[in-house]
Amino acid sequence: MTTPTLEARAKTMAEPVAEPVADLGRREQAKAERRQKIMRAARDMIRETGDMNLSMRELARRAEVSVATSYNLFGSKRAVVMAVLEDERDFVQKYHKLDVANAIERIFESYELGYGYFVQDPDFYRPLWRALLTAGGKDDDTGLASPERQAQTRAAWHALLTAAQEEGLLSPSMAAMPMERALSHLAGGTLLSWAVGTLDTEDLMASVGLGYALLLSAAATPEGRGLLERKIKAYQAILMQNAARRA
Amino acid sequence: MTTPTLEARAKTMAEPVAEPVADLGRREQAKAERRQKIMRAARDMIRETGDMNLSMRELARRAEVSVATSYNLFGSKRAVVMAVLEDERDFVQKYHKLDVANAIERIFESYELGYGYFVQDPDFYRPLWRALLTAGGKDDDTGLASPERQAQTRAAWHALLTAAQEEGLLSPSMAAMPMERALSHLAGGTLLSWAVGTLDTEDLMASVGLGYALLLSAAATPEGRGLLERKIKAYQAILMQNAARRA
DNA sequence: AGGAAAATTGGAACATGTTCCAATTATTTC
DNA sequence: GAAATAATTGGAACATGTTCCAATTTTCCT
Repeated sequence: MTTPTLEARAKTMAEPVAEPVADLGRREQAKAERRQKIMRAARDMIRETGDMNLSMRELARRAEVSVATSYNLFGSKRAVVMAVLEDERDFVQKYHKLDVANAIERIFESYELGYGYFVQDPDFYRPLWRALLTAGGKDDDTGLASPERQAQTRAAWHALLTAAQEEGLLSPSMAAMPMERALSHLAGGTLLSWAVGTLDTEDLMASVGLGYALLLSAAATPEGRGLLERKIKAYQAILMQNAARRA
Repeated sequence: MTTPTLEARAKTMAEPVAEPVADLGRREQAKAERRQKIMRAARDMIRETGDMNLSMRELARRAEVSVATSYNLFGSKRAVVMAVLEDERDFVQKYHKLDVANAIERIFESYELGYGYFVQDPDFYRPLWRALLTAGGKDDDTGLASPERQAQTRAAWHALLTAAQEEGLLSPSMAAMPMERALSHLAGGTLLSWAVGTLDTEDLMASVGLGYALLLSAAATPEGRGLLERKIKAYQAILMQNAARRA
């Protein structure tokens, strides 16, 4: 068949993106360039218009590509937006450079690192997340992250939590899995609330922080609890202060 | 003007729905009947096909109404789905019949009452929530609930929390507002996770419960904490058990 | 170089949410 | 009962995500 079918598209999408930049051959290289052009165009359009007017036709025009090409290379609008999101964040590198006192500090540094991107550039990331929610799709796959990415995140959380247990900051009787999920749901809910505009950007960071601290505090050893209580007070103060200023 | 404009539609939508069923005049009565027909059709279609194939054209056909009428009476697809959701739940009545030992128990009874609907009929409510997310809209208004409804919910939460404080179960030093939001974000995130399929129905109830218990526990007095620890253990046991069965 | 394989392209086409309109019908008002 | 008013209706129309196709271009292989 001379025409790329759905299967072919899926295969294309499944290929690892961050391949060694070696001898990909002109074909793959051209594909990568087109991918970049599309992502760049999407990025620019979001920055300019705040996600409205981000139509696939206009996107193709700006990227100087045909509409079909966007679908060949990404598969859906959602996938394009997601690619933009992941491309913007050099999270993993910075994550490994974190050097903190204990496991709990590491937890907080991690989320502050991640959410820092959003807070520092809300006019870009808010529409992006909104688009991700809206463009949500029919079938299964692209939830809010690929299965691998999800497993990866989960593993990282697991490591952080068990480390905190080994350091005697979290009680060993707390099962990691439910705590993991509670943290993840809280973060997701807060992000959603922010994305749709219910939560102000200035409150985003402290809201997640407070939630994390509260959840962890319930599972902390006396030692860990002291540390977390301080955080709770601090985040709470920030939130109250913001609320007072707005009122 | 003989044609209903956007303003007219908005006004129509803003009218209180649960008016005393008195002498509305034939006109209003006919409108109410059409509204019912549309909602009933939507309900049936969701039950039959699980939210796929819920197109406005098909909906109009099944409700024996014109497409334009659906927009006259509801304003958007999202609003139709939301109306179906709120109509299904006689929450408020049951809520006021709750009679429980203390404020914390009341909190848990409340959410179990609310989420009970979803757990008991997931094949209906899951697609419904998915539709609500997907059909998400361009402009402002219909977030996940109307402003009034949101304020109402918030007030209810506030009452529950301050009651718990007065009963000496929650520490008075905990500000109600941030706790309110943390609880709400956790619930929202958990619901989202369930709606998109990441969280199994059998885990939904216990996940929310555990999250609530953890959050509240961090702000509890020693007295309240004992109560909450028991809940934490119970919910955790349920979740671990479910996980074990699945593995 | 020359044929095979892989992608891109422009455009048509489809489904869907939504809006708009002119004609019609039903209800209220006097 | 007649004029005024409100709502519904069928259908056209628009924007958008997505798919499909036939023709063309580019790259790869030998």
